Amino acid sequence: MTKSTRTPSTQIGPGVLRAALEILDAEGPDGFTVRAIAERAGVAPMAIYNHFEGLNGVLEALFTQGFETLHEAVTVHSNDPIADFMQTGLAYRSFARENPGLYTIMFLHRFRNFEPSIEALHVAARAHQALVAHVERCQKIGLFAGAGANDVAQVIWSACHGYVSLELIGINFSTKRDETYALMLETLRNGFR
Amino acid sequence: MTKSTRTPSTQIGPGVLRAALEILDAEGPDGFTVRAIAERAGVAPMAIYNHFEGLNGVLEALFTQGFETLHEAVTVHSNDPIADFMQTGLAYRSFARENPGLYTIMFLHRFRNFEPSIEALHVAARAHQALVAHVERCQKIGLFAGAGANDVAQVIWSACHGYVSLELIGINFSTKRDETYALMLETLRNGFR
DNA sequence: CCTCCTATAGAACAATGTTCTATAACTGTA
DNA sequence: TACAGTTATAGAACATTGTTCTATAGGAGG
Repeated sequence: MTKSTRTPSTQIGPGVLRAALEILDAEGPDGFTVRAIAERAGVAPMAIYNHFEGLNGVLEALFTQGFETLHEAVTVHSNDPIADFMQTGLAYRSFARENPGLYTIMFLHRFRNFEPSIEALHVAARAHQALVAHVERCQKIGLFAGAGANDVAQVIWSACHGYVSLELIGINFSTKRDETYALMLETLRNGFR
Repeated sequence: MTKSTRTPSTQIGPGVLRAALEILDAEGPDGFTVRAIAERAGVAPMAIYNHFEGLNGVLEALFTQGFETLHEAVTVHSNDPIADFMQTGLAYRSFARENPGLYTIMFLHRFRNFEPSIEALHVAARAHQALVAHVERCQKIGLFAGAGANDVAQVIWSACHGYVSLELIGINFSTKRDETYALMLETLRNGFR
């Protein structure tokens, strides 16, 4: 499987990101090494320094990609804001379960020397804004009254994130996980005055 | 600050754990190295292998200590179950903010090659049981009806964990953090039918 | 005071992120 | 087609990491 021919420039970036994500999905942070990623992508280790700013550059790219993907996942828009709320909650959990590698970078692990840049955090903020917009549409029909949309969105996001993160790291004591998650969404829907 | 005299056996274990926690609180996972811990504790690096099973042994001990401390923190018991519920929620957040190092080991980082043992997970489960007991007391006076106490406790724990974890890792878009957390607790209190 | 236990210093190893160098493979242009 | 510039590659090299091993010496108990 070792390639001796060189890889075209345009394919190195995407290939590295894909390989890094595959490793993270399969092995978690432990397997996430420069040499392993390069081998999986079929490129030289140096490619990670020429095309990204080292491992941190790869992490930055995946962090951003993660919040962009999450943003898309929670972007549903029908004529029923309440149905959209439930749908968005379910989509959030699906995103986390289907993209454990991205979710790990975004929330579940502090990689050595890595801090997301201001730009990356801005992408995260825009994903949050999508939730805020959902809440505002719900508030127009009387739901989630009595609090700012931004704070309501933070509460909802917190609950969803808490549930799926405990699930992903293996500390979840509910036996009926799907039902309990739905119970949480319904509780949030009902709980705001 | 380098000690050339040897440290009494009985003081090595506690000293290593204290030093490890101080480093984790101050520098996060990046500073958590065998040599740094040993230096801070004033012992030889080998002590970490003689008194614990390497770094994983230290992590295991702190993981357990974390859930024991959390268990104590959420153990409040008055004659008012609803007040206890709110108090427990606030205590959970206080624990996380005052013990970021422990919270990191418990929830926010996957340390290399570390998986908590069955016994350690059992300690975590007992902390969860304390929450379940709270919920059961509330259910006796009519709150949190319509769902199993175990699942209700999981929902509440998820929300609290989600909020404080997003807060600790710096992805929290609420400006009034105390108020928003209180809002979340009230929403949970009101939301179950 | 002697003996045993064990904390210590230090070397050593593999694996890690990172940098540097020389070479060779591709790309575009004359 | 042939040449020149770009850049992907291999490989060595370095510091830092977890971990193991060995020899030494400090301290406690008989």
